[in-house]
Parts: sequence; C-alpha cells; structure tokens
Amino acid sequence: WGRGPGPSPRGYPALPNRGYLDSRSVKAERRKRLEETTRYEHAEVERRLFAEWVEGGYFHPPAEGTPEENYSVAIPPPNVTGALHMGHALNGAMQDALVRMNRMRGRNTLWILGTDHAGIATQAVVEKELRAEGTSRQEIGREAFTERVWAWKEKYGSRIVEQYKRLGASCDYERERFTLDEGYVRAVYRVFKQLYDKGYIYRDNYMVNWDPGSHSAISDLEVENREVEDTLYSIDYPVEGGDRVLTVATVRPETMLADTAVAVNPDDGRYADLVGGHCVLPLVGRRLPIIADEHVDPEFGTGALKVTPGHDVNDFEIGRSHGLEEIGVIGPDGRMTEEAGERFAGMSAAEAQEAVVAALREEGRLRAEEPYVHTVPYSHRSGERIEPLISLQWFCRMDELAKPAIDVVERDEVRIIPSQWRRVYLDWMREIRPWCISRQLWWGHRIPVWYCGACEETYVAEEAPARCGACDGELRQEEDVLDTWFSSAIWPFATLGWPDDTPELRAFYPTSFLTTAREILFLWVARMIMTGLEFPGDVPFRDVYVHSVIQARDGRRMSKSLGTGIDPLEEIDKHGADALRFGLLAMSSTQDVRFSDAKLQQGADLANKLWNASRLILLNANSGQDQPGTNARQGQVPAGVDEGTGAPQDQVPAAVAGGIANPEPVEIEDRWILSRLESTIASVTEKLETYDFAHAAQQAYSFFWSELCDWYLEIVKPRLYDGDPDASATLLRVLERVLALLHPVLPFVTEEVWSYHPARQGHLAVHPFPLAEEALIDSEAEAEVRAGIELTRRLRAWRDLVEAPAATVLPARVEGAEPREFVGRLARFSFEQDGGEPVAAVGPVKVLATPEIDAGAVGERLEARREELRSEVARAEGKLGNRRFVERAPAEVVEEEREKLARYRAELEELAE
RNA sequence: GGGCGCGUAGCUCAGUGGGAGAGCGCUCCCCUCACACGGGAGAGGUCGCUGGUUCGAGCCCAGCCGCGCCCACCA
Repeated sequence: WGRGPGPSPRGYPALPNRGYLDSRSVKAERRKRLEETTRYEHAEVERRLFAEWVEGGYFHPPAEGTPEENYSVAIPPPNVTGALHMGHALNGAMQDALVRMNRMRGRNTLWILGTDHAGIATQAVVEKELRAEGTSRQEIGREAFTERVWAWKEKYGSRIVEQYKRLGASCDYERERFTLDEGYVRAVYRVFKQLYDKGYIYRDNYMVNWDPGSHSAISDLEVENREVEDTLYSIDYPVEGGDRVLTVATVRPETMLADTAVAVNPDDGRYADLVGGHCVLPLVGRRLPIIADEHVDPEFGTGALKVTPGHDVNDFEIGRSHGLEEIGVIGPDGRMTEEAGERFAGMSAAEAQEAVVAALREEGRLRAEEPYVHTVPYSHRSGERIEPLISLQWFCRMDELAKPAIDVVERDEVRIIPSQWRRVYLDWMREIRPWCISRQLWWGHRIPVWYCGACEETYVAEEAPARCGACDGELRQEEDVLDTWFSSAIWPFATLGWPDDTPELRAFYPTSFLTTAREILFLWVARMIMTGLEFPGDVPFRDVYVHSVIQARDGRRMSKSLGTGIDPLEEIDKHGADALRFGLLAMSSTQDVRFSDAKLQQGADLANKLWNASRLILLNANSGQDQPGTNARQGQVPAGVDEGTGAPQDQVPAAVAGGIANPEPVEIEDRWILSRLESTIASVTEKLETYDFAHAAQQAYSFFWSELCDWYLEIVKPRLYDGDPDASATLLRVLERVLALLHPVLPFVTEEVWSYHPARQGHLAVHPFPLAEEALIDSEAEAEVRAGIELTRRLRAWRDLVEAPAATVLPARVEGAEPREFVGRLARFSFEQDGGEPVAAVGPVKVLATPEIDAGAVGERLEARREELRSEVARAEGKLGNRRFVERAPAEVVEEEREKLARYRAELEELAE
C-alpha cells in the first residue's frame, strides 16, 4: 500500500523516545508486568493509550491530497447539552472502525467532530437554571440571556466530546466545530442569503405547528403523532331560512368559535340543495357559507364538516382554496383570544372546551358525545400537544432543492444502505413540502433580515447593514432564529471552512460515508444532500449507512424518561471501551435489536483472551536473534518481548516496514494457520467495507478464539516451548496481523499488546492494515489439519462418553497412516500400542482394552453411532433413489450426495459388530 | 389509510434453494505450566400457521395469525 520504509510512514512524528522507558528498571518492570498480569486491565490502559495517540498527532491529518485518495467522515453532531447515549456509542463504534481501518491503510484520514447548538434543548436547560434563580429570560432580556447560554456552553459543552474520547473515537479533536462558532455562522448566513435571493426562502402567514411548550413554531418533522382517546362531539348548526340543521362532528368544540364555513362533498346528494346557502354558527351567530369540497368524506359522521381555517391544517387548505376568512381564537400562549368573544377570552383551550360544550348543551345544540380514538400531533421537543395556528413565519421551498438530491440517489451517486431506505428517501423527497425554518427562540442563528422602522424596506444580508438605504431609518433585526436543523444541514462542508475555499474543503469534501439512525434520514440526511449539491456543488458523502436501533433489554425504546436507558459510560467503566465497541458491533444488525449484555461480555472476554494469548506468544517466542532454547520457561530473557525502548532501529528492510515478513512455513499446522488467517483477513475486510459490522466482529472473534487459540496454540505449544524459531516466527506474524485486523474494533487492547511486540516500530493505530495474501491460502493444509481436528474431536467425545478419566492416556493402535502428532497429544491417546484387544474403533483408531474403560458404555456408544449412520445412509439412499433428483439436480450436487453415501457406508462397515 | 420490517434452540440473534448455526444459559468432566473472564464433551429446534412453486423450501410465491417501526390533513 505504498508505504516507504521507516517508522513514521505518514510523516507522523517518531515515537516519543521517553527517557523512562530506557531505564533498565522500567524494562524489567514491563517484562514483569507481562508475566504477572493474567487479566487485561482496561481502565489503566485506555486513558494512557488515548493520550499517546493524540500526542502522536494521528487523528489530526494535514489538509493535503484529494477527497478521492483521502478518507473523511463528519460525525453527526451531538447536542451540546447531550450526554453520550447508546446510539452515539454504536454510531461512534461503526465510524471509528472504518476510520481506523482507512487510516491504517495509509490514507489521509479525517474524522471531524463538533457539537450542535440545539436551540430548543439548550435554551430549555438555561431557562430552567434561571427559574431556579427566581428569574426568567424575559426578565433579563435577550442579550443577557444569550450570554448566559454561552457561559453555560463554555462550562458544560465539552462533556460529550470528552465522552467520545472515552469510547476511543479517533476524531480530530483539534478541528472541533460548533454550529454557532464564528465561521459557521457566516456559512449559515451565506446559505440563507443565497436561498433568499433565489426566491426559495420567503415569509408568509401560514398554518404552522405551534408548540405551546417551547413557545415556537416547529417543523412537520418535529411533530410526532400519538394515538389518544378524545370525545367526538356532534353539534347542530341551524340552516338559514328553514328548520333544517347540519350536524357536524368535532373533537375540539372550542375551535368552532373560529369556524368560517361548513363543507360537504360535492357529490353528496343529501346536501346538494344547501350548497351556496348559509347556516348560523351557534353561540356566535356568524353566518357560515355552505360550500362543496372534495376533502370532505361523505361516509364520516353526517358528511358535513365544520371548517376552521385558523386552527386545523385540513380546514386551512379548504379555506385557502375557497377564499374563506381565517379567524384565530387561540393565541400562541394557548389561551383564547379576544376573537373568541368575551365569554371565552382568556380561558385556556381546555377550559374553553368545557365552557363551549356546556353552552351548547344549554342551547340544545349538542346532539351526541362519544369516545373517539384518533391520532393527534404532539411536539417532539416539549411533548405538548401541537396547536395548529396561522402565524407569520419564514419558510423555505424545497421542491427545487429536492430535484438534484433525488437524482443523485437514483443514480446511486449517494448509496443508501440497506436499500429499503433508498425508496423511503425517494418517496419522501418526491412529495417534499415547504419547511418552516423560523423559531421563536433566542438561542440560535438570528435570522439575517433587517426591517426598517421608518419605511417598509427589508434587508437580507450576511452582515448587518448600518441604516436603511431608502430613508436612512434605524434598522432592527428579525427576532426569530433559524431551526437548528437549518445549520445542521450544512455540517459536512461548513465544518471544513466553506464558504471559503479552504485546504480542508479541497482535501476532504465530499466525505466518504455517513452512518446514521433512520429517524434523522429526512430531518438531517436529506437536507445535507440538498445543501451539498446547492452550495459546494457535490454530494456530501458517497454512502449513507442506516444502522439499527438498539432497544432496551426488554425490547422497549431506550429512553431517559422511561428509565430504560443504558449508560455507555457505565459499561465502559465496567467492561472497557473495547468490550462496548465489540459488543455493539456484534449485536448490530439491519433490524432493531435488543441490548445484549452477553455480547459485551463476549467483547470483554475477547480482550482478556487476546491479552493472555499474546502473553503466551510474546513471553515464549524466540525471535531468532537469541540462542535457541531461550525462553521464559527456563527463566531466561524472553527474546520475543520488546522492552519498549521505542527507539526505531536504524535500518528496516522495506519488506518489513509494516512489521515482520512472512515466515517460511515448515510444518503443516503453520501453513494451516497462515491460510486461515489470510482467509479471515479477506472476509473480515470485506464485511467491514460493506458495513456488515456484526459479521466482521464475529468472524474475527471466531478465527482468533477457535482456530488460533483453541487449535493452533495448543498444537504448536511444544515447539514454542522448545524455542523452535519457525513456530515463533509464525506466531509473531499471526499475532501482528491479528492485532492489526482487530484494531479498528478493539483499538485499546490491540495497541497495548502491540507495545510488547518485537516488530513494533510505532503505534498500531498507524500500522498498515493487513491486505489478504492469496498466495498463503492453502487448501491442502486446511484439509489435512481439519481432518486431524475432526479426529481429535471424535476421540475426545469417545473418551467422554465412556467416562475415561481425564488424565489417563488411552492405549490405541492405528491401521494405515499415523494421525498427526497433535491428535494423540490433545486427545490423550497413545497410538503405539501393539498388543491388547481392540474394544472400539473411532475412525482409523482402534482403542485397546484398558481397566479404566467401561465396556458397556463402549457398546452403547458404538450402537448410537451406528444408528446415526444408518439414518444418514437411508437419507442419502432415498435422495439418490429419487429419479427426478438424479435427473434434475445439478451434477455436482448429485455427486456430492454419492460421496457422502459411500463415506457413511464405509464407516458403518468399519463399526459392524 | 399507505409503506417497510420481524416471528428460527430456554434467552438474544445469524442463516446466500442442496446435510438447521453463534453467543449466553443449561448438563457432565477438568483448578493440564497463556487465560476458570479458562479448557473439553453434550443435551436442546414439526424454522408462526396454511397452501403453492421446485427433484429439493427456514430461504421463493399467495393467504392467514401475532408483533414492531415509518409516513399520512377523515373532522
């Protein structure tokens, strides 16, 4: 991968040559530590290594090269008020895995992080503080209030960034951004101005989702629909000029005070004669035109709809298309306005509802009340019920922006993975509606619009104009701020310095990929694609990976308010960051999954096993520079251990710049493990590159645990202890590559182990990521060792079955080729016995009689196996006896079946009584 | 109302049309000089139900039952 020789391939500074590491006592100390520490201690390791990485500058790349050759990721900016939750941790683990892998591949890698000012959330936190002090934002005024929020941010705003460090996230902490920092505000204003100039941004009196909790309008996407049980009231509206009534139904009778029409379906024969006439609004006396509109469902209730354009989204549309009057009877404070009439003005909506119902009942207009379950909008921010009302707000037309953002996804220039989300995205984008971007808050980007107090002039500018150009009058700035998501929408390029043409922007935009939760696909992802194409003129990222949601252990949503949240930091304290990262990746999926303590434990166990297996290797490996036979068992200096001087060696051959060269495998087990290793590298890499984190983690785990530890280490131990240089070389090579392969998932423990590896010349964080070497794939060795393992397993199972004492070596005789040496050793059989009566056959092994074996149990075992074989033979014979199978199934499938049958028959023969 | 997805071992989940898997839990054996956060060996599954396609279905198709999520202006 194009790395030159030498210890600091990317121009990273050489390892700090700390004086203390050179002292003889520290060398001895490190060796002792490796010898004596039988449990991996994550807490101490993690803090120390993270500091070393940062000190090495590995996370802070130079702004050089092109986006195609570089690798960059923009973190989804957490709220500045936020604390790391499991979603952040999962997202962070995924991003860091890919970021670290690509950094190790030698790419100039930037992971940019920062925080979001989070308008409503942050304002709410500081307002709460003020309340506790007995004051309020209104009392102290806008300027003092925003100063307070800034002070709060300075004090507490770095919390979540610190928490990302605990996770081991290799972000560029030197390029941290905030959506309200100076340059970012400039970017936001530039975007606003340009969209305004294009006519996309406009101001209008329009129906909005009013959130009485945050006292602001919010966008459609911040509204969640909840199912509630209300009462459906049927009310009689008398028709003018006659004694007919129109009965309308509503769950919000208080809004009738703002009714300006009654509507029926144009095809509804029952009311055809009334259309064009009027009825009289009870309690108020207003004349309401009776109109025909297709929105009305004739099947619902009586088929007559009261139309309240001022307080119902649907009615608003009807009202606009019929030119109806728009009356507001509920104010932004949730109380009835003057328009509601003396009787109700000043009441809360709920009080008004009661009063209106009482009054209607009194007048005999209330025809029915029945329970009614339906969905109603609630604020995602404050949790309060949305009050739809008409208000003067800023909007952004999205249709034109959406077009190219649809194209790039259709053309797969932005890939959305898993693919079902691609369609969800496209469906939504094709029906996108204007976005209400103004918020009645104080904390945020104050809208860059100035109004003249003297004349009607309006100015939209990136910087405040001094005075009105027309009349020289005083200007005042718009009070509202922008929706927080307006600034998030430009995150991938604003963080890199846009609108300036910065080196960062040139080197790292577009970014490489984005991982996200699906809930912000529209809120954030879609908008980034739109602004990316509109402003820097390119997609913000090539891939969008939509990850699963981790649910609480019981399957409920993890949420602070439900008390179902699991704190990732507690898990890190308990099990280590590596364990959390491994666990999250291993449990992740394309579907939602429940949080699994077992997977975290598996990660913790893996870290511990990695530490211990490495101790075995490092304390016993003979690196070839010392006399054979020098090893820990003999109390000598373990040649395999790097004492951690950190001093780069003078000349490093290019071939081993990234570590050590491939050993020449001598024994079949060496060929086997190297083959298995390279297959695993290929497979794990492929899984990581396709965002299949769970399988990547599990495959790496399974190779390391089962194949390397359970088999290879056990097989090779005698050679290792004898100081066999070939075994040592193979082990050191495998260890090096396994550490590098696992580093993106388990950065800490792998880095710590690497610090003891004799081939170490720098941190593992910037060590080359292994590239699978096809030449080492060796199917012959794999088949042979697999056969040995199979035989070992069968022999062990047999011993267990006949309850042979664990320590006893059983006598046996082998006909034909002797099994590999390890078979007898690991299964505790001795194959060199001549005499004695065979009591059983396990494959080619004839077990001889010995007092420790229970003959009855042997018989049972034989019979069970025969039964198993008979059933397999019957299955295969049945299949092969089916003419259609033989004729229509692919030839190799049929052939395979024949081979199986032959094998089973042969074994059955062997076991015949 | 529309869309997407999920029902596989006691639990949490993989599973690519050709002999049902992992981790945890459970049972038995082993404190063997890397690791008891360990090693070895096991038990445990009419793959939600019904039909279809196919030589062959956990996997493809249809219907049904149960559960979840997203979108949506039927008061």
